[in-house]
Amino acid sequence: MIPKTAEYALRAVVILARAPGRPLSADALAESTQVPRRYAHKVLQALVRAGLVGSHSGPGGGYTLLRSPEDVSILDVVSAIEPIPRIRRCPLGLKGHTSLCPLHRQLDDAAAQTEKAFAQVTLAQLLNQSHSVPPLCEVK
Amino acid sequence: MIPKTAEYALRAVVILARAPGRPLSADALAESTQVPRRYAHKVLQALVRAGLVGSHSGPGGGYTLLRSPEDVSILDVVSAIEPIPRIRRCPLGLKGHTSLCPLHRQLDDAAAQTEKAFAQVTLAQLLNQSHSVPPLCEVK
DNA sequence: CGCAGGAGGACAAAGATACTCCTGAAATCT
DNA sequence: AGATTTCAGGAGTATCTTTGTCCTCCTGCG
Repeated sequence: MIPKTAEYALRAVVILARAPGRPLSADALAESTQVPRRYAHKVLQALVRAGLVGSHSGPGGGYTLLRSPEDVSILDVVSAIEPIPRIRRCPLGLKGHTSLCPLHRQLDDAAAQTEKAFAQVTLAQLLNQSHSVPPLCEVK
Repeated sequence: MIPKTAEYALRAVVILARAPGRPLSADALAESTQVPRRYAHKVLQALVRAGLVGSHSGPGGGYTLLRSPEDVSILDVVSAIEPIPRIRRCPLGLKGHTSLCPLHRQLDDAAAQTEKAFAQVTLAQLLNQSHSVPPLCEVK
């Protein structure tokens, strides 16, 4: 559904949101998110480029969430990694009306729907639902 | 969003639905759906295995839609190629509650949403919307 | 200064997906 | 039967994503 990389990014950001202020190293994040060590680096770098998280070298350094959890939606994170592909023109390249044909309209509507669903959920909301199950299933 | 192969399958099935009774060859379908010739064949074979379309060799043969357009949903076609991946257990493999954590609950909800959207639209509906734009954008 | 903990970038291997080619088999027509 | 049309299936290629390895550079601390 969404690329693995986006999943990984979401996990990382959730973990970061739970450790406000305190920087977490890529290796630490890789462990708690169960993402392959070196791949975690890559994912985090993408998040840095997108301006969602900040990085700092040296002892005591690591990654931190730059924006407040209320201001970060699932869509923000997913889009930072890879935007949800929308269908704007006819993929067949057929010239025609400005609007999509029924098939591609449906496909794009589905994309729009998930985009909207992702835009409506913030990190803060994910954390606040902890009364049921904590953010990343870490229940013994 | 959905794999390219699924897109191709949808195009093929739409074209087939517009040519009731009359079999269409893989090459003909490849052309009108703008799918690479050889690859179209592979996609069609998958649809045959799924029982959605039937095939017939020899001159005048080709592929035909087996079920009536009212009985085939977008989901049927997509699932024949590759089912929409649902999240049933915690992907981290962490043992815990029976329910998903908030993050994965959201992700799976989105999947469920598109699954539902795809299940509600039939081929017949796509064809009937032709008053606006014909099924595959073929407007000059 | 020098060291250790950290990020960052350049490859390369493994896997999945998309695509091609080649050869065989079935059905139809003459 | 033989030729032609069209499906069936497997092997091979290309490309992308995911993952792994190595080396460099930055930064805080003693």
